[in-house]
Amino acid sequence: MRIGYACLTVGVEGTKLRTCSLKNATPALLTELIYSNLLVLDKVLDYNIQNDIKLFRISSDIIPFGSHPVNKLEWWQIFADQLKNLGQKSHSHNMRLSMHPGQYTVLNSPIDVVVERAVEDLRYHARFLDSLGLGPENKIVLHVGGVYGDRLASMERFVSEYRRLDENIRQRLVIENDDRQYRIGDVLSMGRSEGIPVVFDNLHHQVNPDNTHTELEWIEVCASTWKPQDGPQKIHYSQQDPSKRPGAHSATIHVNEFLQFVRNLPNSDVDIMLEVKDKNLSAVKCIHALRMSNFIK
DNA sequence: CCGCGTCAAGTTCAT
DNA sequence: ATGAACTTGACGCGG
Repeated sequence: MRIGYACLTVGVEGTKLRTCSLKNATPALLTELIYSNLLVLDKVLDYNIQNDIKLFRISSDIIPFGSHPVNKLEWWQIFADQLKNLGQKSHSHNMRLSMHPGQYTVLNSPIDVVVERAVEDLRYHARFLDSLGLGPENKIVLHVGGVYGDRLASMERFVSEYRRLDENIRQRLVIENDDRQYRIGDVLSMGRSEGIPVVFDNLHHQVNPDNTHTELEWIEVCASTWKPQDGPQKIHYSQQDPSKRPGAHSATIHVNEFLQFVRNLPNSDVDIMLEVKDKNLSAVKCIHALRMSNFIK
């Protein structure tokens, strides 16, 4: 069981990613920003190693405008050595990396150019993980997208676009339930028919539930979508911020509730990505708590 | 140098 | 039909 956090490392000097506005995005500046961001990633991996954190989501901002036409740099060649070293560092410490395109990457849009941009964005994410030299268990997590007034037709559009993706993308792509449109049963129906691993997100499920099964039953069904080459099942775990809208992540993870969740899991060979405001701080806290309870070595 | 408006992007929902 | 919300910290301008 690995525990991890997403994108940002709080309280650690020299780990802020840099970016720029579109109008300033010259090749020279982009080159400098990428160089700087790869140094940041190296620092973050070092921090993770020192703290026994073996699961980490790399921010999509690691390469500024990574899938935008303004960025024509062949960064995967320019920085090939650094990228390969970063991947080796991750691999040698049994770390698992992932990426997660945001809400604007919509593969199932009825608008062609939106789909084209989504495919470009997936190409960028896959290329980044490929350039690290990491295997297909280092995943790209994607939401299904919009409903457009016709859920079934929109799911079919997702499937037909998925089938057209490059093989290196399909090897890494996994899909997740969201808190508004696609519930876990919807996602699983596509995951099972197409052989796409499914990430169960507990808070999205709480906010947007499919009550035809219990949470634990859904987690078990999701487990069956992870094939050996995909690595252990991944799930997203977060807790509700009581002062914010439904679905908003809490400031920190409350350990007792987390331990209760882990104790109930049907299978302990699961990697858990925490989605929480205090990021690595909660990851350290949860790893410590799991160790005290002998869930991990 | 500080603080605040703006930011590349798509969908949904409220007005 | 238009625009805010989603989500977010960092950029970048104005004072």
